[in-house]
Amino acid sequence: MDNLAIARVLAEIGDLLEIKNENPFKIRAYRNASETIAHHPDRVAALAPAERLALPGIGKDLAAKIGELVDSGAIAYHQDLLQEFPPTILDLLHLQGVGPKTVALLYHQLGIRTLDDLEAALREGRLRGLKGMGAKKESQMLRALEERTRVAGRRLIAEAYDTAAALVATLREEAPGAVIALVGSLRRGCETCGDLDILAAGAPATLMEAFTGYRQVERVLAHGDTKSSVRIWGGFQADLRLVPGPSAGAALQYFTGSKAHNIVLRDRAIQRGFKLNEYGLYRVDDGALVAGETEEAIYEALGLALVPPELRENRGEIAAAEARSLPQLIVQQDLRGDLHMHTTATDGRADAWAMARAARDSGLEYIAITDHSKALAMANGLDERRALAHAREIRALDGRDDLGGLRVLAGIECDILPDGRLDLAADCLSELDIVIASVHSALDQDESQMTDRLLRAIECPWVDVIAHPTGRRILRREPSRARMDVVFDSALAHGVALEINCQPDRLDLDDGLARRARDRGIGIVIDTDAHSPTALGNLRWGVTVARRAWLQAADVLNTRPFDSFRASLRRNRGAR
DNA sequence: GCCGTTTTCGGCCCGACTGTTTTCAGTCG
Repeated sequence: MDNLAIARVLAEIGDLLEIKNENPFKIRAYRNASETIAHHPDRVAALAPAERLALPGIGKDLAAKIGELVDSGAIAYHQDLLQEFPPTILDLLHLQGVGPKTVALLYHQLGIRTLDDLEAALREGRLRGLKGMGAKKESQMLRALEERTRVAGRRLIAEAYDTAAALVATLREEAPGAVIALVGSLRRGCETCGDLDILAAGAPATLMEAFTGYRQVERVLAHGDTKSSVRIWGGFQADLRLVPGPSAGAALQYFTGSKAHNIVLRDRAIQRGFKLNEYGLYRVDDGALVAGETEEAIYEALGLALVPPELRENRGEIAAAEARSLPQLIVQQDLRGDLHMHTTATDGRADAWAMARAARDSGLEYIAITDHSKALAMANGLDERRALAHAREIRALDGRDDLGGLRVLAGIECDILPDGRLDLAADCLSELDIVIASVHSALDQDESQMTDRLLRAIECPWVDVIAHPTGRRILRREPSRARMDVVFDSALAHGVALEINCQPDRLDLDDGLARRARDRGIGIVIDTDAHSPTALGNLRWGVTVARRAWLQAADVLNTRPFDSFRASLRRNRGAR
């Protein structure tokens, strides 16, 4: 049982308890535990009971319930709740504007248990007369039902960012003197995003009209003096909050989150005799303002160094900020090379020269061209003969004047076949400058097959890097079932580096795995896997993952100067 | 249900907007 499966059951218990109108703090306990487990780097199912008990927010009771779930596949308490409420009732809870109280009311008064039930009841006017149900509520629910499928779920950060950046640019034109910033999960650099949170500090009240009147707005969901929500064409919800200029820092902090980070911070404020909200940090005694204009001042007043937004997840950053031991996070300018990209030789859109030129123009000092191998027939993958001929052409680009002296390595992205063999012969791989190996097929292998497959690839002496190690596609495909802790051990022993792939729907390794790999001492590379010159711009998303993984420049091999990077490759270290 | 530099009991983060209300409950972030 993987962490997400455990987390889902605990979250479901939380939802059901909420419908049941249970103690809100008990509900929070289940949700906290769910979050903790979803983000835990190790398989919680494989932990000893005492180790589970040591996890934050997991006490005797929850540890026992998790044990029950892992051992028997179910939690009796959960099953009992599902006797009381049908599981389909949870779909209702996720409708916009419908919360636990409404769900309970609908269920108890009208026996509504599914979305279809609700729609039928609405159309028959059966909600009228229920407490708190008026005409507007009725049409709000009907609209939520219609929109449910279209706007359901989350979106990739890259997609959200473009939409948000355009909106922010428009608002800045409206209020040039104000602080206008993206906040929320986008500012923290989360891989997906549910809505676009925007903050304006010190802006005139007319900015709100500019926001609700933005040309891309499909519908205004809420419209107040300090807070409004709109639906953007294409399905995003955007929220704008207006605060006074002197509250800029407090509001930035508050709305950036995460919720877990903020709860800890506010608790810390209370312990020190303060109160923290989106307007400032106040002394409880006399209500005096202590800090508010900058985030840094707020953290300082709480005895903390400023925590970078990407780390605000309550995963150890508070303790590090207190000890003044926060990492100096990597920035995009630290990267000197990109070791994974494709050309027209296989499924890329541009030839090697054009990719090299674009890389040079973006400021890189070196690249590796790594087209696909023959197993990827669909992509016109290279066999040994073509791979070596391609390599000769690529090497002819190395250091050329019209490429500004860019160093160009001839490599390959070699498929790892289902049995773990490499797709190309060793005497071909040995001729290349760099080999990255990756899995593109048979992604549904079981745990032992996929683990053995990766181990066997790592044992091949000519493999330098494993690309997109888990094979996940965000929002579309789960990570492979490989036991990553075992894969990490082997990668470390053999000197193989692991990739953070920058394609916005891969971001693989993810932040949690990348952090753990680094902690083990494994070399990390950040690569675009670009199939076109513009895709080289995706480097920023990989850097974002690296920052969320607490990585510093020194942890990432392609921040090194070319000669040093090259010497760090497994084939050049005599590590085989 | 968790947790402890005041604690093993009694706390647990905070505020805005909407709709249906005549002072507030529900929802959301």
